[in-house]
Amino acid sequence: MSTPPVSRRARPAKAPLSREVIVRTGLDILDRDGLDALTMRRVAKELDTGPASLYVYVANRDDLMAAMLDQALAPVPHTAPPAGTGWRERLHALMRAAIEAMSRHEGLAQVALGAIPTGDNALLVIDRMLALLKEGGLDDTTAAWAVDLLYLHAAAAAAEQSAYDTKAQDEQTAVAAADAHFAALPPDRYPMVTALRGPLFAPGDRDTWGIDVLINGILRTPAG
Amino acid sequence: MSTPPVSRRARPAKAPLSREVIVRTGLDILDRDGLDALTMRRVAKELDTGPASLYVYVANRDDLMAAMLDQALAPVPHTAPPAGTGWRERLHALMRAAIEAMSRHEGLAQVALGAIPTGDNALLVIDRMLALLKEGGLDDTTAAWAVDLLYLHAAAAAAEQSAYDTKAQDEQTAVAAADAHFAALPPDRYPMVTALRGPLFAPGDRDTWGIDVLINGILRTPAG
DNA sequence: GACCGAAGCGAACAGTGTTCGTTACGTACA
DNA sequence: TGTACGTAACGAACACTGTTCGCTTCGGTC
Repeated sequence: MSTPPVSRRARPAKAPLSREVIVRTGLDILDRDGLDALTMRRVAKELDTGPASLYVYVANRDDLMAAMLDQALAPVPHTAPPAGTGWRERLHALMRAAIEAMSRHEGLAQVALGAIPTGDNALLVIDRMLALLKEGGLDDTTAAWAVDLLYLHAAAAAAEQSAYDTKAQDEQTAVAAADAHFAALPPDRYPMVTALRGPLFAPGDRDTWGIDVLINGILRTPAG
Repeated sequence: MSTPPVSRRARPAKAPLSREVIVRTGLDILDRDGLDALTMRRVAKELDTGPASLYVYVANRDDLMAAMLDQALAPVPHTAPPAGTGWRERLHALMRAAIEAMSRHEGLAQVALGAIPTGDNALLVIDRMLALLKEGGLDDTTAAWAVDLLYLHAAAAAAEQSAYDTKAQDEQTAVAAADAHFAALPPDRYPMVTALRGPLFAPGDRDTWGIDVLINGILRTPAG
């Protein structure tokens, strides 16, 4: 009528909508501007369309975030294991890669904590873990329970890390603030916390240690 | 003017606003109607007031949820330990109590994953944990790192459990759905997952086992 | 009896996820 | 060549959300 009949896709080479391009755009926004900026409207605007158009490819925001999580996990199963090493070192590397991948995108790890993993790449990670645990000689039940525990830990460690990375400008600041808060605590009410404030806030490779604790514990704790 | 000058608090024995009553009301709503129902407007309505009034006692929604978490943790430090038992059993009981307390209220455990604990009751829990770990003969650094790991696990385990409790009507249904999904997976792509589907979905006391794994691992993995 | 700090609150702002009904398109077929 | 069709895309709207501003009203103090 009043508007001239221009093609909807008149602009040069505008990529068509698809689930994958939506997921990728979501990850872009998440990395660039954080979790609060990840709205359906923002994703739509980035793709030069309206929010309603996204719902053809994505059931809702939760579905989008689940897909983003799986996309983020994609490189993990293909992490090159340190050559010529045993199952323990390879499992360790896999765990580190999973934590790293999830913690790199704010808020995605929380998604993993809320649902049994069913995504393609999450299942591949779990499959690799199971293979390594079996290689380590564990019986089926212990291996099954262990992979649950390991995956849970990976998600939790990533959630914690990404929260500190983004909420405060850097982890240093957040820890320093908490340290100061602990310093002001009454020792009669919190004797151990105040006494051990030094070690509690001392730097150190806790991620590596945590994974070692889990593997050592799993090896010495048969299920059932 | 037009409205008669009735006392704002004319109704019989209406409780005055306070941080504590707001927190308690929030927990009530959370337990009764779930996380989605926990809005500032809903809390205000329950207290027969407007949303603006809450901000005198609560900085924002996150602050409210943090306070709710700490309130939920209140009974944990006072869990009666099984009489005449060693530090290991008491630590185990403390962990179970913490997981239980956090998982009883949907979404609260996620709060614990996002911040270094500074609440009164959370710190008491941590203090108890540290005391028990020291009683177990651990050095200061290992005890400090261990309490980090234990608290993280408690929050994660609670988050996972409460998600399953509420998203599906009950855990049984959610697990059954995931089991069916796993059954349809191609074995050539996920050999271990499909092979171990039985043990993966078999029932069993994984919470207890998980805590045992952590304690065993901590005892055999000195920090640093 | 006048005053005053603060608690309480009505209304509004700037957004949110999601759905409805309609439009415009590429394709398949006559 | 012309037309019908399934569906992707979309504009507008709905029913909310957290939070803030500035006004009103209260209880307690000089």
